[in-house]
Amino acid sequence: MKTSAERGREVRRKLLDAAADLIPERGWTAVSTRILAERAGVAPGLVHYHFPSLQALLNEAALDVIGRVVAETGPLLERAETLDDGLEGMLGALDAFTGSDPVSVLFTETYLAAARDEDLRRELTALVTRFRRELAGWLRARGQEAPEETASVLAAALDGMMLHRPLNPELTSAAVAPVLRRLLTRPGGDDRRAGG
Amino acid sequence: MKTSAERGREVRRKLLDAAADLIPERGWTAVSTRILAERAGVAPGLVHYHFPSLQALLNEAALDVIGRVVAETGPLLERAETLDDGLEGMLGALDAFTGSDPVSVLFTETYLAAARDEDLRRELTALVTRFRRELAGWLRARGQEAPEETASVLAAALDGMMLHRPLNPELTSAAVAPVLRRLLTRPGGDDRRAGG
DNA sequence: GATCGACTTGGTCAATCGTCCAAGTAATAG
DNA sequence: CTATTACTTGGACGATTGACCAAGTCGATC
Repeated sequence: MKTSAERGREVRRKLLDAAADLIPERGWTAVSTRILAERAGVAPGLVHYHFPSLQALLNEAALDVIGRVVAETGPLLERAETLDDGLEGMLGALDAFTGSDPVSVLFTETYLAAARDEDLRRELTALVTRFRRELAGWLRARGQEAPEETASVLAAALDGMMLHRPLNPELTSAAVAPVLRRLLTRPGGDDRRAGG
Repeated sequence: MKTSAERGREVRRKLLDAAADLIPERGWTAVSTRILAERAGVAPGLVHYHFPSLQALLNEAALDVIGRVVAETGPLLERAETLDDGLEGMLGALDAFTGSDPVSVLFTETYLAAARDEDLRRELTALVTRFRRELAGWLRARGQEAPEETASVLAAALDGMMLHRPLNPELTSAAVAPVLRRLLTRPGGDDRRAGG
């Protein structure tokens, strides 16, 4: 038999999970309390018991998912020895995101919602900054020229690819890998393959 | 004295302009017929007289704006002699888009809406494909290696920058220009400045 | 067994939603 | 002057919205 508190946490979690499904499915501003409760399999009134507002629920759900993806990237990078290996690894991870899958769309929906919600923007900026810093540190440790600027461009390019993929069948990892590899260079080095 | 037809076209135009304002402002799914009519300064019933549905109005408004931006890019590229000059020009044009301005947000909102509307997706794909082809043709004419793939990555990177700019103050044209310039190379050439 | 507090239920509230339409205006064609 | 046509008005329709709440359930504590 579960305690009330345990069941409460479970309901909270179910609502957050349902939100993570529904935001990509219907769009941020089209997720309603009732649809949310129905998807989570709980009563409608629970939304405003566990969360101060619908917006607060959506913010927490989105930041949860994005935070999890960011947290997974660090270890993935550390496993790679060279710049080329790291790029390979990131593109491999990107293959899981077709641009139409829920996580890709959730990312973009959250970027947009952040333009209209100051709290969300502040927390999202913190997550994106952490990702960029990790990437820049990894690049610098491997001799990459202008690591901060390269990390900024690389992070933007990866999200841009998620945005374009559903509209551009040519945008496969295999096709873009040779192009993105040109971004990776070492100071003074003339070779375009910096990872060797 | 204006004819009925002239006034009708004017109302249609006012509705499309109001939609182009409101989609970025409130989000695609949060634009309502009444808000739209109020912003356009016309009666609510006119929305469904001039358009079959609210969605059709939003689609047309968004594709109008995006089509206009795409149409402006061709001439801008043609003016540039070298690869470096062209990149410079594109980054200059990108400076008009802070990522928070209405046009930037409208782009992203439309990408997302296209994931949920087949008609919109088809027409948006056509526009993006045209932009990519123009860019690829321009790159090829100036000796760029793998022009199609480079154009795909460049187009995605530019949209990605629009997405990241509000969250990343370091993402200025000046900071990213040297990094993006690495993307431009000629076959067999070892120099990273291909435009000279 | 009584009391407490956390959690849940099912519903109300005013406001807004997309769509549709009957009636009205006014410029044009016969 | 009389249709005819295009455009406009203001409101009606049922459905849905975010927020809120009184009443009820139930395990934990004394």
